[in-house]
Formats: sequence, C-alpha cells, structure tokens
Amino acid sequence: MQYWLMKSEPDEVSIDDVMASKDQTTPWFGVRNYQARNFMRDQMQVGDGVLFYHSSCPEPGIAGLAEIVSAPYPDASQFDAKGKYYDPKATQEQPRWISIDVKGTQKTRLLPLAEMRTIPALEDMVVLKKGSRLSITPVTLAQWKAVVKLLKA
DNA sequence: GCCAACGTTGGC
DNA sequence: GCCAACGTTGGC
Repeated sequence: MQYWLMKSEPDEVSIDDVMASKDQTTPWFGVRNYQARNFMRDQMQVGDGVLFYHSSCPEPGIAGLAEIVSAPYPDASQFDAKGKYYDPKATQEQPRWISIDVKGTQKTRLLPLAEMRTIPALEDMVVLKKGSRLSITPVTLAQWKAVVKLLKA
C-alpha cells in the first residue's frame, strides 16, 4: 500500500468531474512522462491512496482524495490521431503510455499549495520541491496522514 | 505573460 | 555519448 499525489488540470478533469463520473471512477490518461508512467506501471497497486491535486489554475492545491482501482492498461489517447495526446510512435502492439483507473472517494476543502508550504510535516513532499513538475509523485504515510488531518481541520 | 526548471530531440 | 536547442510544466 502506497500513497501518491496526482496532478490534474481542473479545466480538463477536476475533482468534481471525477465525483460526477460513473462509480466516481475515471481513467487517468494523458501522462506523457516516463517517470510518471513508470510509477503507474511498476509501483501502483489497487487500493493505493491518491491526493487529487489541481494544477495550472487560479488556486493550485489538493482538492480531494481518491484511490487506485485498476491495474495499468494501455492509454487509449495515444492512438487517437486527432487528439492532443496522440503519439505517432505508439502502436497497438507496442503501446508506450498507460492509464490506470482512479476512483474519487471524497471532495475535500481545497488545501492550497501556499498553505502546504507552511506545514513542517510536508516540507519534504516531492511536489513542493523547487522545479518539481512531475505529475505523479510518491507521498509518504506520514505526509498522507498530515494532509488528511489538515483537510479535516 | 513571464520565466525557471526540467525533459526530449537530434546533429555530430 | 555529448550537449545545444527546443518544448513543456506550472507557479506566480
């Protein structure tokens, strides 16, 4: 059992979108970074906890809680020649990119990035490191607990 | 819109 | 394999 922070642009998929989906579950598509892909492919397990983070928006921060509910499978968007996530080098036989299904468990208050930066228990979070751009980052159990506590406060 | 940080590409 | 050029991310 591990914990993750996953970034999504709310203009594309917000926590509200996830909670409104069938079974509150949505495929996590469009990851086009090998490190993030490898986390999904090699480390994520069904049941892992997810901090759902809104990025590239007026108020970036954690907006909800979710969990991993599927094994990895090929990301359909890599094959869509008209889509923005199309990858001409990917084939059905040799897919490059994968998705996993994420189920929203709770929309929470927004925990703004600015507030996260003030919390000593979170200072080592990968997402807070200078220059960190990875869309999927590991979260420790201690960090997870600290965030959940803050979200309830 | 700016720009720092980082990833990817491709010539050599 | 090096590394300059370019593209992207994402906070501000």
